[in-house]
Amino acid sequence: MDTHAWIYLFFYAESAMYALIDCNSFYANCEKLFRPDLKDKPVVVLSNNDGCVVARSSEAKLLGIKMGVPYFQVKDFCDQNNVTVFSSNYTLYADISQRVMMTLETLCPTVEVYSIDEAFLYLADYPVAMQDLSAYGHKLKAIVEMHTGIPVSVGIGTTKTMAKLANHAAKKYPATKGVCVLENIRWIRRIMQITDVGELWGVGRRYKLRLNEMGIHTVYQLAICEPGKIRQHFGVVLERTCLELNGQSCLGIESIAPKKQIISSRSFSERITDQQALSESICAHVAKAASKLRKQDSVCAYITVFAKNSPFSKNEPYVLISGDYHFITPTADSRVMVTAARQVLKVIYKEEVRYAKAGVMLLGICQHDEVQLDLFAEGQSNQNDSGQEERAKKSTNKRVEVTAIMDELNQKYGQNSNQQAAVFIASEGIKANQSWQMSRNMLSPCYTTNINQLPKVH
DNA sequence: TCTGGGGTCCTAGGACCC
DNA sequence: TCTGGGGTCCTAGGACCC
Repeated sequence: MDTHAWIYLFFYAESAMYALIDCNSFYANCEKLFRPDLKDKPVVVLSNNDGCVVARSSEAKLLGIKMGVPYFQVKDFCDQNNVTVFSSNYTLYADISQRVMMTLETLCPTVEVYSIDEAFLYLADYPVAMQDLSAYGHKLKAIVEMHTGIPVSVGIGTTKTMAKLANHAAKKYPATKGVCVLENIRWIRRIMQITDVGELWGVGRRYKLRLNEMGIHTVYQLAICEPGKIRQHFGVVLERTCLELNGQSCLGIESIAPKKQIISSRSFSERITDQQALSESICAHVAKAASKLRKQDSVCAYITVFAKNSPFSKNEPYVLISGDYHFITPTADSRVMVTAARQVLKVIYKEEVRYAKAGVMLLGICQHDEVQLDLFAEGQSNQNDSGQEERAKKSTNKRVEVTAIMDELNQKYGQNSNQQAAVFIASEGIKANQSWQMSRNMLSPCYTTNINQLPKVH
């Protein structure tokens, strides 16, 4: 047997430690927080448009409801088994997530929020934690649960990949009581041997198939592979995974960086066959994406507009239309971007397609103060003759002011009950009149973020 | 009838430059 | 007979993640 790999472990084991805290069945448990009557009952949460199951409580998992199944396939089953079903309420989940993350920040100086329900902690520069990792792990779990009511699992290991593996074990094996520390070599080997390689962070469906073909089925078998060989077959990403399994840290704690691409897209609740309706939805996506763009102080160099029919339909061919618009000067002005998007749509639009989804992508994103100016464009110069320069400056400033005021008003007044912003661009249309808007028929109240929807105690 | 949405990173290949 | 070599930038596509 090839044992070269284990040498790393001894070298690196003491130098670094990462913890991964992962909320259990996060969306489902957020819903349960405010519904004590659902304690110990099965709950599932659906994706937008009530399309697929995206979260299941532990009871729902036991019933055998699979992650990602289309809701219509399990609807009857849910009815028969008294499963409570919710549309996703992202406003609620985001607020609860923030509470979890804030609690973690009081327990460790270095926290990386990895997703809405997960965070990595870097323990190496926190001596208190390093003294007794298991005790610290249990403390993390207890305090987060006490402060937020959300149950979590804790995994601790020498690298991020090991922390992920530990977390997986903490979730899967009740004997761990939700906290697993991968410190002891024999224990590490044991966990690796009983974990399918497809469960590992960084191994998706494709890689699992190819690894299996090579005779690699468990995490352990991957860990003892020659990293160079893995690189040859799969590239550097999986090579890093392999190294991380041997205690050699390749992935550090990352700080929050501005997004390099911003997407806004959504399926319609019903098919659209009319260009006007499609245009309104596209314009709304542009406005939403542009507002995200401004929030991170960025501008974008080009925008992609796309729309498509359903890829699942059996009696119509799959149609995807898409087109780009390149801005001469990168921009974050919703009105400029809406005009561009409408122009693109006119060019790419195809008649007689039953559109099921549309959206936009913003690309070529950079910070607004790093913009490459266009020598000949108006409204941005800094070396023209003074009169022109003044006019140009005024025009630019006005644009910035208008969007800033729109953002401020929308921030202050929020959305009405139809999810329409307080101030919006006319070409977005009136949402109340748009029958194709996302359907969310089983939405819970925004218990923590809307004054009119606070839970009541009787 | 009914199948989510939003991201990241890496790689290969083409265009272009000197 | 014999048609370079090295570099950058951009893009599309493929893989992964939650």
